[in-house]
Amino acid sequence: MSSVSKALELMTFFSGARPEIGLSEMRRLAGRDKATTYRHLQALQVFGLIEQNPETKNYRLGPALLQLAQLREQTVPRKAAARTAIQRLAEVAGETTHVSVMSGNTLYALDSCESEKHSTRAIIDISIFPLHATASGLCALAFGAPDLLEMAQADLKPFTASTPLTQDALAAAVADVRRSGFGKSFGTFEADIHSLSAPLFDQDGHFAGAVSVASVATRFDPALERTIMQGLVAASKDITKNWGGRVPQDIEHKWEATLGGHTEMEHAT
Amino acid sequence: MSSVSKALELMTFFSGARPEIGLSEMRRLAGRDKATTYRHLQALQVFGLIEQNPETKNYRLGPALLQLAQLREQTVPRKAAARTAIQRLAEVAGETTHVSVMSGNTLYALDSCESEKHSTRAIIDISIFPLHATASGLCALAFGAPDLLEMAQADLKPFTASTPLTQDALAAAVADVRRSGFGKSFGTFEADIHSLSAPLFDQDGHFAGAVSVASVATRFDPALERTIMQGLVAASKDITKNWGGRVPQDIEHKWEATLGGHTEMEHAT
DNA sequence: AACAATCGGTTCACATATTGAACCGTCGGT
DNA sequence: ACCGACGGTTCAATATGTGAACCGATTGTT
Repeated sequence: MSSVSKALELMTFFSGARPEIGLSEMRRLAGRDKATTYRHLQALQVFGLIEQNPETKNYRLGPALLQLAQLREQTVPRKAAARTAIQRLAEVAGETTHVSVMSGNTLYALDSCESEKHSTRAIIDISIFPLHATASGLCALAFGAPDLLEMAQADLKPFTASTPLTQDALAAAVADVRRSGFGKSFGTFEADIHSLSAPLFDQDGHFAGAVSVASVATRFDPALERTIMQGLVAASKDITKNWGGRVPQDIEHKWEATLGGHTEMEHAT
Repeated sequence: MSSVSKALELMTFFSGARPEIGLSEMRRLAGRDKATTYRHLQALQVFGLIEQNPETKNYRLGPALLQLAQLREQTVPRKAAARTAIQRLAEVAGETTHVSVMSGNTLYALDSCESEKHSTRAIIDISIFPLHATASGLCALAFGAPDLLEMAQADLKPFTASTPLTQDALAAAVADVRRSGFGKSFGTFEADIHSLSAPLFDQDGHFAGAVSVASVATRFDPALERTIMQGLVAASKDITKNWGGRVPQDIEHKWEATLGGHTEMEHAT
């Protein structure tokens, strides 16, 4: 592992639940020496990627990230292009929605949107989607590069009692996604969350990301499932178009077949 | 220079004008070996900080930045807190405004807002403000940590014919800022831009950043200068308050003295 | 169609930059 | 006055990063 990677890894320990981290805690999280950790933090700090809370001496994410993110969005405006679609989807589904993008072998959370309809709702607080345990991840395995499946099968981390733990169980789940055109995660990542997702595609018809709805399990029923699937199809077509991509014919056919083939799925501009 | 720093430096070469960079060009910009550059880019890519445009093989900023920036803003919501203030300021001044934050020895651009009033306007396209050549930077030198001035005097990079190039010239400019309470940059960073800025403070009354107005030189006159200064005072008080800081008494007195002492500067909530 | 010039990417011997145990001084609690 | 945990620093040992040379692919030129 390069020292660059070791340094960058430190940034991944920050989260909504742990927004500030002291040197000793960081050392423990990274499992590295204190001196090493310290120098890495210094290097990150010089570039403004992290900064120190002057009161507590704890480290936290830095102001340079805002700059860089702005430039990223300016270069590849995928977030802005997806936002309206997931807002609309959140409204019709009455549940939390989110979009993710595939970059290399990793599926990154891009944006999420909570619905105001119910007081209980799913909260998306992950930045990288485990491929074997989430609806969006299954879409990646089903429609993304073939080697992703092997990689995922080699690292079947359990999250709940329902998480697929064998290569066969995962392969079966992926086969179902390939057949239906929808990713399904019934409590495989968080116990009481049922998720459905649809793939997004680039201009070559390759998998580019996923749009997804995470609903509270106790609310989930066949009627809601159908509503969500219809919304997902519209959202996927919309976002894919706005990203300059195109949904492959066979995927559209799968969606139609799964939904019964006679739904009205025109979507607004 | 640590290899971590060398790798991170690569990210700084991206800009609005140069959003994608190929390996060879990056190697030239960084002045390092191709193999080294390549491995650094790989390391950054693994973490999603950059990604490759699959068509051109060029590198560009990656999706992980959006995640991290979101988390940063969640942890330290300074951008959101400043936005309304700079929007209002842009409106009353009819010019482009921006806010910057001090982190370590660096002044980072945080956000900017363009006014719709005129068709010609200043564009803020820098991420780090040179301390000796910008109005915001002079505020940092005048009201920030004392050693900043020494550091700046050791590196007086010329940007225009007006950029202060001697230690004395810079010291004089800083003295004027200390006296008036306003940073002034009349063409020292870009030839036809006149900027005015006011400092922002943290809860200990230490310098925390600056708010600034960049106006097109040909429009600049004493009346506009006065309008901008009044707006800056209101914006600085507002943002400082929203950041949980407080403006020191003596700064407020300097502003009053500079403006003539009898202006109405109440600001809305 | 052969050529030269670049491109992105890879290899391997060499040495330079990274590492971690041990060490400070400081702080808050007992 | 003691203790433990904190952030930060030092220095010998060596793991790690480095760059010249190389590869195959692509592009524009003659």
